[in-house]
Amino acid sequence: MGEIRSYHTKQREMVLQFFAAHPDQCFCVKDLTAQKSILVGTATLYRALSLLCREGKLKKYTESDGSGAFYQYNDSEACHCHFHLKCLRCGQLIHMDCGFMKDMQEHIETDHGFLVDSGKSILYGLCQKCRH
Amino acid sequence: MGEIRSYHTKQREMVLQFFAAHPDQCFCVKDLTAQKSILVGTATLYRALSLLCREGKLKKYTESDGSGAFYQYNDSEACHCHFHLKCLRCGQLIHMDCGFMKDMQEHIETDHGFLVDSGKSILYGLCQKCRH
DNA sequence: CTAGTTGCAAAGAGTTTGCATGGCG
DNA sequence: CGCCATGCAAACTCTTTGCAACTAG
Repeated sequence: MGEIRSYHTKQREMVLQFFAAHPDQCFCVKDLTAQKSILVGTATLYRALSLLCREGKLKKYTESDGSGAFYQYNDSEACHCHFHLKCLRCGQLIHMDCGFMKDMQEHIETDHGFLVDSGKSILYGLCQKCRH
Repeated sequence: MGEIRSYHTKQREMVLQFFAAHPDQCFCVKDLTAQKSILVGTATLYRALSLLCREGKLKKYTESDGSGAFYQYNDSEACHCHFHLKCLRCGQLIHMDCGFMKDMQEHIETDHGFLVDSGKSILYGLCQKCRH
């Protein structure tokens, strides 16, 4: 892990605090600038998000249609070895920590020679609530 | 499937022909405009890509970092029920038609209540060649 | 004091849209 | 002939960058 030289600033603190307070939700930049608890210029916000992602404190996702990125708090180190399901309708992100997926990863590696990066792969579909 | 009213134009023909001639490759808009065999204005190109995707003749992907979309010929109807692996290094797209994935889909549906859309989900990672 | 940080505004990349002209059927 | 498509330019969205002032350590 390469060390990142950086100061501790109140702007980045505000951003991280907000994410920590909503660990189960994803936010796009627009959501964040609309927050009254985040008083940070847009450029600084982008720089903070980028830094926090590199530090592993946040996780960045991209919408399936490619229209913009969204970010979420990444508290567990376990996130490195689990998959994410994202509902196409309500946007909910589900963390799936399940042995079956480990098996799948192994299967793909041994039978198809492909090393799946679970942190960069998201399965899209419909959650329980939105299936009607 | 809703019918799409549209004329048969030589511009769309050029675009589709090009994709059909390179069924195993992905192209971004920049790639396409650089092709001498595709003489189409940028706006028309976007409109053609959008239409061809809606018709199911092309498939749209988005880079894992969210920086732009890419498109690929979608010849098999079977694509509706198989998964895609995309190499983060060389960009190769692998179609994975495998019973294991069907099982996975079923497992996620029954045990996690989530209906995975295989057409919209891509697993990212490293292919055999790029794992070194 | 020094090096990293901020905010603003400007610049970029990718994509969409308005509109007059042109082409398919 | 009617309706859809094209091409251009302008508009838009999202994100990055240059720069002078500022601040953490």
